[in-house]
Amino acid sequence: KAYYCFCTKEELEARRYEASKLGIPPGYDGKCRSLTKEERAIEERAILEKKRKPSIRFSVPDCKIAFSDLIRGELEFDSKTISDFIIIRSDGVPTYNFACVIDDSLMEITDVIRGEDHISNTPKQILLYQALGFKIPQFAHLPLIFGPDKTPLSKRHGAMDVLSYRERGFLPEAMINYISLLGFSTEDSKQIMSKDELISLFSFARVQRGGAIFDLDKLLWMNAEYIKVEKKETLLTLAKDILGEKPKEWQEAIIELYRERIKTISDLKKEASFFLQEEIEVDKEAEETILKKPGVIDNLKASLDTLKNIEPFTKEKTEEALRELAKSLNVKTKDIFHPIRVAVTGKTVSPPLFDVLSLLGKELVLKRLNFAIFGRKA
RNA sequence: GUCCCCAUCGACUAGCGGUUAGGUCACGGGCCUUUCAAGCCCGUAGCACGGGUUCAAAUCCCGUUGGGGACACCA
Repeated sequence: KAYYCFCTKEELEARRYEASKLGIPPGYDGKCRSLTKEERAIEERAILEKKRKPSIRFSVPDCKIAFSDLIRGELEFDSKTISDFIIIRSDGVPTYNFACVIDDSLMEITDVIRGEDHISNTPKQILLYQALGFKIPQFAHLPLIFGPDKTPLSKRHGAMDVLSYRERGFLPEAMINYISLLGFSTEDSKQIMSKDELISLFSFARVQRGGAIFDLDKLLWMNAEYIKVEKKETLLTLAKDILGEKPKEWQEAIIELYRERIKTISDLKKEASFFLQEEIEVDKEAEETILKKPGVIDNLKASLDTLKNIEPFTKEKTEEALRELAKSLNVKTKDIFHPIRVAVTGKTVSPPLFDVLSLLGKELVLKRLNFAIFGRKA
């Protein structure tokens, strides 16, 4: 059922190259399958002289190989399309297909569930199971996952190993949920499902047969959904490198402020940067469109004076005082609020202003206000 | 080149002979609102093509096209 092959890697490559020129499939040509006694003797002598080491090939019989795939149904292959493949390399190490069959049999594997790219390995492995007298397991071939250009996911797409998704701030539950939905769905197309739910709902009959394109946008959305409902403590742990050594209560407040407006934990780093660093840089455009408008400086001065006297510096107190200020100056609240936001966060967008003020603390708020009005020296 | 798998909105998909072809992401519009999100409401958008079978086809069959996979002394 198997035989020694004396061909060298170089010879095979050369012959493969010749064959490809003639449009013949690149498989093994079967040269060593039917060597005469004399030819074999010559080759064996060469081995003894250590000029060559043989490999062992499986002698593929002429037959049809059929099996039932749990996802794709009945599949049939003609062994003519399979050339005699190597089972033991010349260095004595078994190849994947051979090792795989033996290992799985020894481990009494009943169901082989793997990627679609293995589908053409299956007939080879079945032949080996039969030759070895082993029980053939059930096979299920899952569809592949592609990048946006329909080529297999790779570094080119910014695809990373699973660990780096965690580093980027994706929750494991979201990751599992999203990947599960690539090629699988429930009858009602339910989206958010826990691992247990996924397991109980799974069936091979509902697995898609075509490959799926990995969509980062949807993963991002799903991760955001998980962040919205995740326990505070978990989020705190995940964000500890970003939030640093600040008091726990303060950190929790930050988390709550951002949990509905970030898609990954690492978003916190840039979104909340003005909370995390002493010095801020005012966005150029924000400065132009908000701070440089006429009258803004006066409003800021008035705001500064108002805020100076607020004690305690709470969300409610600051809001109340600034709304009153707007009223007494007879301006729209946003003409007061927007400039303060820019002065204090450096950006035109932020979480609700009064949450920001109270969390930033009076000292920092006044300092940044001063800076916006008078410049750094003041 | 040969063999194999696959085919519904831009993406993930529901559908398994009779549906106004449904949901989710994304996108567009609106509401809410101190900005941004979130939330809520509405909308744009799809059965690759050609033949059959049938009273009736997204659904079954056959081609075509398109996409993918595999053909190693890699796993």
